[in-house]
Amino acid sequence: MPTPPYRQIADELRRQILSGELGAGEKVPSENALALQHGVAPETARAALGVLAAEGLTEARRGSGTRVRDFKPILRRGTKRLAQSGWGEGRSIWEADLDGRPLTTDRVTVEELPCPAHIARALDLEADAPVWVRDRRYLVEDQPVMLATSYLPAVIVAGSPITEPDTGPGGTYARLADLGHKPVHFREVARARMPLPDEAEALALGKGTPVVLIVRYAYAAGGLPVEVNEMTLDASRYLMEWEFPA
Amino acid sequence: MPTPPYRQIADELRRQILSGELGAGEKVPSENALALQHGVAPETARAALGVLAAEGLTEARRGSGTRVRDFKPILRRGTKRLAQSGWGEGRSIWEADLDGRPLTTDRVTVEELPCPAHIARALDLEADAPVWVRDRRYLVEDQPVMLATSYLPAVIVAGSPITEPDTGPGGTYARLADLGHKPVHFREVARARMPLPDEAEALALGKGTPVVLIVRYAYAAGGLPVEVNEMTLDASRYLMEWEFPA
DNA sequence: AAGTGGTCTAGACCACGGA
DNA sequence: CCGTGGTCTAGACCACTTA
Repeated sequence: MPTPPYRQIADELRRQILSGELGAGEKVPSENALALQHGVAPETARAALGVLAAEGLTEARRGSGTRVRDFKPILRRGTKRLAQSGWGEGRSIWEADLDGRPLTTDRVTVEELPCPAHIARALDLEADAPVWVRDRRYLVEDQPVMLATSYLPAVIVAGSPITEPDTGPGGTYARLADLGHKPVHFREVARARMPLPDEAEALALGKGTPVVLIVRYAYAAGGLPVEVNEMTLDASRYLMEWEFPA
Repeated sequence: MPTPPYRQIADELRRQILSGELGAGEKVPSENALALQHGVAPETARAALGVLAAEGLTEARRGSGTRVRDFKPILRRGTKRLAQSGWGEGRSIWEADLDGRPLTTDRVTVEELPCPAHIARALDLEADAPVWVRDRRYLVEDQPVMLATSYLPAVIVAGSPITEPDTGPGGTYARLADLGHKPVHFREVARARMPLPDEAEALALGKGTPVVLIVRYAYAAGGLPVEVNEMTLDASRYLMEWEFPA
């Protein structure tokens, strides 16, 4: 019934981390050191460190050691970055997020595919209707921070730069405007959960790091859905902001 | 270098869960059963089940067994529920979230305290200036789903029903309107992380369940900040939605 | 009473990183 | 090379649930 030893050890280390006694980047005592200090088996000390890792407070590296994690988030402005003044003038909608740090993409694929069922419902299309699928990974300072997959109806975007890897100045939304389907309304739905192994690998996530899933629906005038964008964010790298009137 | 046994076992079980072969609520094989099936030590089988629990896919109960988790979220409408038509007419701003299920509160405390530094900055107050702090826990069907702490400047709300546990029809925002400080603009900042032990306990969270932290800033006409509300949501119970124009 | 998960031990071998 | 974390074993005892 009392708190088991491995939790007591974890509690003590957690207190030190949260109080700042152990600062970001500092080394936590090793498994063996903890085992000796507390008179427990190495596996028990290991369990204590496992608790902190699962809470996202520490990060272990084989051969090196276990260190206190840092939290230096990117601010993602849900409302402001999608204001028309952003993409309407050829600026990247991402600039505001990064305090000037460059945001790059890799693993870019653009292809025409039959529309998945759940996307078809949102885009108001027949199942398997052709859609252009834009898939990419975003990086900041060579670290992956987000995965994104956009779906756009082929009847709308076929033949446009949206079907090319480089969509040109202003990006996809500027091109949709060129095509006469300027997005005028957005809806974002978000949830958070622990990553699956493939997500953890693609984002190089540490142990106790959740992902945030955001699905954005873009609508042109008259309520016509023109894009669905499924994003997967490293929760330890992002602060998300939305602003709106009462 | 090859995939260790405990991961192989976890991979196989995960596949069965994600494919629906093992449905929500169904029992996963026990530690001993897995150990026998795969010819490993019980602790190794246990490690495999630990992986799935950390991913939020399963939930273990001592004496009972390990079962596949379910995800039946509450839809939290960030924009619509704060539209003035909601609280302006005496309706609870929460109704839309729940498909008719009643939302209740417990652990309600309302007290006047010196303002914490990070809140003082947001409310444009001197540090330690008096604020009324409203603290409560929200439950759906007797399950805790969210913690919330609101901070309101005493110079604005002193003497009003906002300093009582029951704020009356329309809630805090209707009372702020009565006081001549109707909120006209909101800003919400969100992040996700793993819970600390006290959060996990207050929300009765399972092992692989993150929390979503949302801080809402409410502004009256002229940009006067009138409330800061810090919320802690069970990520496995919430879908969050925001809508806004381009 | 039998079976479940929760915790712990005292060993072992391996892969990796830094000095 | 040595210390680090990562994995595994073959036991053990306990607390809890269900039948």
